[in-house]
This record gives sequence, structure tokens and C-alpha cells, in this order.
Amino acid sequence: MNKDSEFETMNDAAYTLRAISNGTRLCVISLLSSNEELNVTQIGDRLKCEQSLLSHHLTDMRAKGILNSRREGKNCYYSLKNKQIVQIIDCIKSCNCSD
Amino acid sequence: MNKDSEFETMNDAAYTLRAISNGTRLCVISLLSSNEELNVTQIGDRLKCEQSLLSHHLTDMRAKGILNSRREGKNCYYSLKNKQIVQIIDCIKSCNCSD
DNA sequence: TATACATATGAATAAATGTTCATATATTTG
DNA sequence: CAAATATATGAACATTTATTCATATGTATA
Repeated sequence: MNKDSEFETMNDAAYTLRAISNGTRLCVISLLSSNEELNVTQIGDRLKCEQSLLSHHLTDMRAKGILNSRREGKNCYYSLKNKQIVQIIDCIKSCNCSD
Repeated sequence: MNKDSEFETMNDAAYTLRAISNGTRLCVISLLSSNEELNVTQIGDRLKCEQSLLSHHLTDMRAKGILNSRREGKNCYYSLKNKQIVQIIDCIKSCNCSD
């Protein structure tokens, strides 16, 4: 791999990282790692996150390939597209970088 | 752990993630994972990154606990504070979230 | 001590991200 | 079909992050 494609690889990785580098978003991922799927109201209740704000987060994470969504009647259920993503959280916690 | 401290934990993790969620910064981490330490000029040469911009990135990553630095004469050598951080890159790549 | 080299800093600006609010859309039910 | 519930959207604004440029600081050496 030459330097430019290395940079592109890292840029892609950074793009995905930015899509999850937010406290609320990490909480969503954590919730969805222990619940196969949850609807927006369920997530909002557990995270005490305002409806519109949460919807923006979910929509964006979906657009960026982090989440799947499925509508069932009035509700929209979100799930992790790739469960491995939750490892990032453990990884960054074990790094303890800001201590 | 209650919900608020869970959120704080995730917020801390997000803070560290934001500090590395940039193509150039991930390249720096990658470089420093295969080189115990490198000075600013060495990093700049390899990443084709402008001096001042790179210095800002390095200074900020240092301030946020990602990097160590050590001055030796005219040069300033940077190294990873915690080598585990490089695992984040493999992790996010293997998630392949944006595919 | 003057010059060159390596790195850092600060201010200005640009670009991306987060938040709020009002309102729209989709679905169910009376 | 009207009302209620769940979710999404868009615009406006605020905040954060990235970038550039000029210049400052620290160190070595002629």
C-alpha cells in the first residue's frame, strides 16, 4: 500500500470514527449491543434524549453505515449494522488515554 | 453504574475518539505504532503534512493524552502514550461500517 | 552574537458537527 | 376522515474542529 492509499484508508476510518465520536451516539451503540433492536422512543427514554435530536443522530448514523433501521407500524426499530463496532468502546476505554 | 455515569463514561470515550478521528491523526498514530518515536520533521515528511498544521495536530493530541513528547536539541520527538490506541484503527477497519 | 533550523503559537477564517424549534410525514385507531 | 402517536426533516443558529498564515520561541553552530 502506498502512502496515498494509506491516507485514504485512514481517512475512511476517520469518517466512521467521527460518526460515533459523540457521547449520545456511543450510548446508542452500547444500548444496541445489548438489545438486538430498539425503537426511537425506547432509545430516547433510556438516554433521556430529546426526540428530534435523537432522530438526527440515528438518521445520520444510519446514513453512515453504523445502523440499520426497520419500520414496523408507527415505530422504527434501529439495530447495529455490525456488532463489532461496540468493541471500539471497550478499546478506547482500555486505552485510558485521558488519564 | 447508573445512567448518568454511563453517559459520562461514554462522553469521556467520545472525547478521546474525537481527538483521533481525523485522517492525518490516524496516520500519525499508525506511524508511531511502528516507530518508537519520530520527530516532527520526520512525521511531516512521511505524511506530506504542512509544518504548522502538523504541529497543531501533535500539540492537541499531546494535550489530550494520546501522545508523549520529548525535546532533544532542536528536535521534538513524539511517541504514543499508550500503544493500545492503534487497535482502534484495526477495529474500525474490520468493522467496515461504510461498505 | 548573528544566522539557520526545528517547532510552537495565536489570530483569522473555513468547514463540520451539534442543537433547537417548528413542522411535515407515516401509521394506527376512534 | 379526524385525532393521536411515532418519527423525520429542514432551517437557523451555536459550537467545535480544521486550516492557513504570520510570527515567535528554542537550540545549535559559524
